[in-house]
Amino acid sequence: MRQSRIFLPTLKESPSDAEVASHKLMLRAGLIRKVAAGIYNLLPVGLRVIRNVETVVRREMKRAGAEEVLMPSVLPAELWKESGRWDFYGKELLRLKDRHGRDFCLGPTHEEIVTDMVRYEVRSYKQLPLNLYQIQTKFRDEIRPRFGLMRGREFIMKDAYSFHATDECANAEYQSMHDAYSRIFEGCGLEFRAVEAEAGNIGGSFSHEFMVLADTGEDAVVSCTTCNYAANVERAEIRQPKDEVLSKENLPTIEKISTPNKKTIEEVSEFLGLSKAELVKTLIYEFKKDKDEKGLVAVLLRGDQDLNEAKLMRVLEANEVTLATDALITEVTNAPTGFAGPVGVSISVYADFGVRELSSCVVGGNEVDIHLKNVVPERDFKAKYFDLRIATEGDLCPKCDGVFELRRGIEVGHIFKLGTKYSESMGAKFLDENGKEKPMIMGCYGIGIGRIAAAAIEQNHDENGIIWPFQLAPFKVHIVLVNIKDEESVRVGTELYEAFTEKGLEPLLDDRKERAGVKFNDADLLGLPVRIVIGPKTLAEGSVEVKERISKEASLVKVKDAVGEVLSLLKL
RNA sequence: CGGGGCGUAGCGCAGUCCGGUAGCGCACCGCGUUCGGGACGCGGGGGUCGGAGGUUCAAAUCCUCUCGCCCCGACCA
Repeated sequence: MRQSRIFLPTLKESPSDAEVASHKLMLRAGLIRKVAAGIYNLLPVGLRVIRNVETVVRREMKRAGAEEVLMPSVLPAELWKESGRWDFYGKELLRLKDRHGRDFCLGPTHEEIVTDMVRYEVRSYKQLPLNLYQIQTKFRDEIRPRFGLMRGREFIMKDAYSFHATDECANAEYQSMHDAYSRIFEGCGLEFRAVEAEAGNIGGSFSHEFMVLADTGEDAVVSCTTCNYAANVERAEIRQPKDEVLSKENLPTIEKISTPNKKTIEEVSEFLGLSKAELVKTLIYEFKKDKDEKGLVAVLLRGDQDLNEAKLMRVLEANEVTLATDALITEVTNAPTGFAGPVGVSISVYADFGVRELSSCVVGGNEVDIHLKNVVPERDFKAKYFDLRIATEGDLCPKCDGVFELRRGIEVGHIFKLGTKYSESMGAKFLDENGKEKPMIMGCYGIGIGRIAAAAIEQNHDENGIIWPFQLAPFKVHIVLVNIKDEESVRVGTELYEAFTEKGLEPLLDDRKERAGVKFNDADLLGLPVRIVIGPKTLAEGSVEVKERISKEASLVKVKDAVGEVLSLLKL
């Protein structure tokens, strides 16, 4: 492609609403432009990158035996009502009505529609297993879209769905997808980690996320420093220290202390001159189980630790947990928010293991402006103890003797063992070899295509611009003509351009009427793997300059050796 | 949805407090010089100041409403 003709608008300054490197660079290098919050145009060069990601994904999906389909992006509400998610999915589901007033939504994911597609056609175990995937535009009306393609509302996703007759078969497919995903992210030149994850809205029995490690990642993951256990902090289990028999003898008795208007952990710890770990916070939670069964619990955590709501939900076997309203808290504790405590409350008390490790602590007094000190767990209140907190640096690994380290990651892929959640609710059944009707066992496997591109930039850039991994690079070789008025330069440039094209290497020829400095800066911004500079200065000796984007040094190479040199640099 | 902030030329911003000819840098167009790391000179084009109402002789500026965008939080494949 000739740069004088391509639609590639680069920017010297980044628009003020871009925060992270990938977003800024995608705008500056002319890959994307914003249309609305979380909605982008993909410009030619941006599209090329997306296509390259898709190529890697298709190659590995094919290799893993999956078949490509394409489902619609506008979906009828009835399917969503059938699975129960029409009411459950919340505002993230963008709902619309057609001219007849019928309900539709823009597809945020396609479990319902794919299950619907398969249930009418598959009758027998002989037709299973199946793995169908698509690469398609999704829409999720995110509360807060941000960071460009990293968290858009409209985005391109590869989503695959598998159907199986047996659990073993489904598990094998899960593993096969796990392997395929690893090859995909390797194929995209990314440093990543597969971690155990929460299944969230999609549901299912277990799941893994594929995280590209980057400081700007939105997710936190812990990984064990000694074994290979790694998990999203939302998921990570924490091993409890050995039960030491804490002496509960000879401890001072409870004492009421006045803490006027000191409500938060920060305020109380500062006021009393105690560390946060010596305080215990009491959260009043409302929970819902199936069939409108509701209840309230008090949840205790050490002041320096945070609740993991997913763990609480599991312990309570609840579908939904929400922090109680101020009014409810007052009703239950007889005190305004900020003074709740476990001593003498009427509702059941669930506590994180971390609380039991304290010999005594400070808690809310269930009375205005009062806290209690010298409160001894077990002696002064009863609670059921569980692992309820969010894992963090230094927590103990559940699989070995190690401890966790904390890293940030960008979730680029997520695989789920769904089980029969959708096949049961939607009646996707088959006859097994004994003629017995059973629900299909399902899995689903997603990859954020645009997010991979963004993650690749997060992981591979410097102060001058992008440094594309070879596989994703929109062009592979950048041929820069320093002076387009020099006929010899143009001749050699064109010759090399044709030679690379013949090798299938997709060169970009900078034949613009610009000064050299402008071209060099644009080349660094755009970040193609190899740059060849052609100008009268080196051409006088029959040489051109060859430089990899990652390296600082350029080398002079004879014109006739240029193609070979580039191929060897790229290890092709 | 709660808290904070911002909408002025394609991009980055000043002007708003204190009403009185709409500005600066980059980008763009023309001419000339320059030409291997974001050149310089001269000349030029481009704005319903997010929108609607109001106050006023006069509104980018003051008042009311509204729309959009960004950040933090809660939430989320």
